[in-house]
Amino acid sequence: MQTLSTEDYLKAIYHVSQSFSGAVATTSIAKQIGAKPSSVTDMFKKLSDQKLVKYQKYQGVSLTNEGVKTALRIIRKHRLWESFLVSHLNFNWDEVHQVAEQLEHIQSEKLTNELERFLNYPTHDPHGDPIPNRALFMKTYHKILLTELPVNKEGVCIGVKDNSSDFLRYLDRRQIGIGTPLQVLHREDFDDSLHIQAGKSTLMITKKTAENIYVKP
Amino acid sequence: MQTLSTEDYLKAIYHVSQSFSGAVATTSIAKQIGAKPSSVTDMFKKLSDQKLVKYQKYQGVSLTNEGVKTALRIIRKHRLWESFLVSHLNFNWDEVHQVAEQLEHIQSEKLTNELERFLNYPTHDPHGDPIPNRALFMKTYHKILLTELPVNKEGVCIGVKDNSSDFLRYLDRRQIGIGTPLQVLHREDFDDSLHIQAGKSTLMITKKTAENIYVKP
DNA sequence: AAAATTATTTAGACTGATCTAAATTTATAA
DNA sequence: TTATAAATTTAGATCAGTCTAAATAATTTT
Repeated sequence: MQTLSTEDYLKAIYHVSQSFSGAVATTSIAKQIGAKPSSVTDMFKKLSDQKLVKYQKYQGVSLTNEGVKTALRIIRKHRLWESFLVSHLNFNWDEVHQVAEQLEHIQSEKLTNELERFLNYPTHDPHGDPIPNRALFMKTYHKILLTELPVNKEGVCIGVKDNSSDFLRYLDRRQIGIGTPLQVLHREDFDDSLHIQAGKSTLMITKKTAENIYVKP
Repeated sequence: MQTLSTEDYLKAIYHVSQSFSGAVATTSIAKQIGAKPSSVTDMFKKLSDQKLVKYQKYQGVSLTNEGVKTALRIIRKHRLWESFLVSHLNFNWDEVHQVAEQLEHIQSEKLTNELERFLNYPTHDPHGDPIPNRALFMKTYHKILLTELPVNKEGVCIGVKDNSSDFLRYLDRRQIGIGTPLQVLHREDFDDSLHIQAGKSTLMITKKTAENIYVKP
């Protein structure tokens, strides 16, 4: 069994390795975890001893199969708990993360699997991220950024890139959430802002906003 | 905020101080926590620095008001989670303890209070122990051991003293649970065994069993 | 009341996770 | 391609929580 800390590192490595190809750098994990690079190096060695990552001095790390599995088990728990908090405990999608960070470390296979059953085997969490099933397989659907959606083509909001409370609350105020139909009406060449149709209302959003919203065409 | 470990100690001190009056001895906590007495002494000092216990060398500890509050907050979470596991996640009453030991440390007032609401403000957990409410007040009803129930007087099983899996599973097999009506039909002077009516069936139990079952007359 | 036993504390060490400061390697730019 | 900058690692320290072994205090027994 892992410690809290090794679980956090494995998850961080997984997430960083998803967004960039190649080995994961010490500094990127230091930023993600909020630790100093020297601490990260220490942990890389420990994880390497446990055969959870491949590590070569100065060359960063990559997860082994076992490392990926462990990361996915944590992500599975995290996303199931987030779903539970939103669907049954009146949490908003911007409030769940902090609590799920704690709940994801609870060790009990029975708990995880029963929670999944109780939630009726959800495939995606409240942010639109896929939930690994019992076999750690997850259904990812093809997603693009709203900036990449051609003008006048219809799409549906299926997630966000930036998970900060600020951004999520901003979207709430604009009535944009998972499942909201989105359509780009006009792209302003001058400042790259977008006029969009979101559900029943039309509104203007900046480029920065648009590139943090995932859409299924 | 407390660490995992200080929370465990506070809870242990609370429980021990409930069953014995006076200050709580180092050894009793060592046994409860599964640590060496020297470690317990160290922790007593730390808790004392934080004003969570009163501690005098060689004289044991007692919880301060703040210490009691902290202990009750943990017990509240523990018992709410146990209730949730049994009522919604198909756990048996002998399986919940280990998982609840982890869940009780999750820090989120909103989570605790919403869980309580979701469970419809339960007053007792699956073992019959009272759940402190938001104000940390708990309803204890008058309870006696089955050994103290007069012959032929009716009572209801409302809890157990021994929470070991072995004992709980034994009760399950005998179809005794929270809410089961119990009545002592005959007390055998020779070995103190009891013939009892438990729900619709009559059966024989030993003195040891009877003194681990709480009854409301 | 002294001796023996038990309980408790102290001293010193270890582990895991972190840090700072210094050294080293790799990458970048002049 | 050498100098500079950035990234990474090492060395050594700290902190929380634990341990063992030894010392001390309290309790019980004779």
